[in-house]
Amino acid sequence: MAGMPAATRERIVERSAELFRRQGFAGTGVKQIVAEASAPFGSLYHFFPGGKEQLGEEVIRWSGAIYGQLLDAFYAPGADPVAATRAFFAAAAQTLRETDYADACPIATVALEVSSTNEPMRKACADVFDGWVDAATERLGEAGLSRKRSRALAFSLIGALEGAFVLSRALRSTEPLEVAGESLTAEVREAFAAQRKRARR
Amino acid sequence: MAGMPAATRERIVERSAELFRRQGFAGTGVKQIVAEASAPFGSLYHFFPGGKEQLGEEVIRWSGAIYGQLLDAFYAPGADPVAATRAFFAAAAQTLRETDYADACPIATVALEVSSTNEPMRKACADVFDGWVDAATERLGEAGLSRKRSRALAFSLIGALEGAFVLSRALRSTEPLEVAGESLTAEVREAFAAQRKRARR
DNA sequence: CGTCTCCTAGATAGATCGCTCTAGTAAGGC
DNA sequence: GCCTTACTAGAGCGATCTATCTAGGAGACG
Repeated sequence: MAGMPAATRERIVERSAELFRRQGFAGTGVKQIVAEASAPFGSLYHFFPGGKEQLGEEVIRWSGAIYGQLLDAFYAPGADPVAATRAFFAAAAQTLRETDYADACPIATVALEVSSTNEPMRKACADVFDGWVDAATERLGEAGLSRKRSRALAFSLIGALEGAFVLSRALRSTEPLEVAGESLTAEVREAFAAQRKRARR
Repeated sequence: MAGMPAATRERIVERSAELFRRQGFAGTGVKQIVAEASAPFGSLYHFFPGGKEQLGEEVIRWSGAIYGQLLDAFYAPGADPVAATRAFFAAAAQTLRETDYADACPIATVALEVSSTNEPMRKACADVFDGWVDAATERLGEAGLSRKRSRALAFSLIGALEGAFVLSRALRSTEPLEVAGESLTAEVREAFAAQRKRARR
């Protein structure tokens, strides 16, 4: 164990995450992963004895956690959910433009590939989505919405984001993301307006 | 040419469409396609001299046209867009349940896979999405909305559907689709309400 | 110094990939 | 009958896939 234990392992995970989200799980070979990670081939199976599937599952969970932190940063406690929504979609659109429409959702590409064919990986994707929804529900609840309304709004938010990513990547246009941003910002605003009205009675 | 010209070709396209949407383009082998289509291997390259990519592109456009017809059937001229939206999402949820969460969007899985790696296929997906959005925009315009509002609502509709498909397939739950259905039904209702209010002035 | 553990390094196995090739069959036109 | 065209049928090619295997390098510890 050197001073930098297993930096190779991290490089493999990070590069895999980028490749998987851009070209999918089946479309990415382990040779390509180790080449782009500048890692020896043997190291992949040293760190991931379960092979490509173990790596895939771990990449899903790791990417999901990173993106979850981003979500948390926007919808921070005390922040205005309306402004957060607008900013989040705007940031997603900017990232997409900057990466030539490559870096959208880190797990959606793999999620669609594996949902009907690979149960462990499907489960990993489901756990990530559940985590995002739960976190968003929690934050919206803290901001004043009922539990039921929070959860529905969280699904709307994340669903609209995922769908806009699909369209924006294929169309090479941020219009879907911008429209979704406006639409969801309005939905969040209305949800809180309705809540305030109810509270005033 | 017999009485049934090229039924084999159709079987290849149909089976490919089902396999691609469930396990992706890279995840589906040509051997598996001809096996499941009960087609001779040679026939695939007879009908599709451009190989797997030509087949993929044609499958995308064919699937997109079929699904576009479904969209047209719900948002038929004269139909109430609010009821159509509710019915469309409900039907999508039912199909998903009936197919064990396999048959969602016929092209989204492939779209995410190829958007950054295969320009001809990305273009095919973009053409399909553009067609859906244009058709929905047209129908909403006929129902009374401004062109700008129609287009935005069309993007919202299709985007919300795609995103809910991603979540519902991975979570094996129709909750995302149901939430999206309610959310979009409300958005369509409000768009027409605002339009009527504007017209009354 | 020897030894143990962790990691590197890559050759190679065995299966599968997309695709090409040749041969054969069946129906329509002459 | 014969020839042409359309399609069937599958063997097999080179490349690539995931995964295993053996061997060696480097630091920690006695």
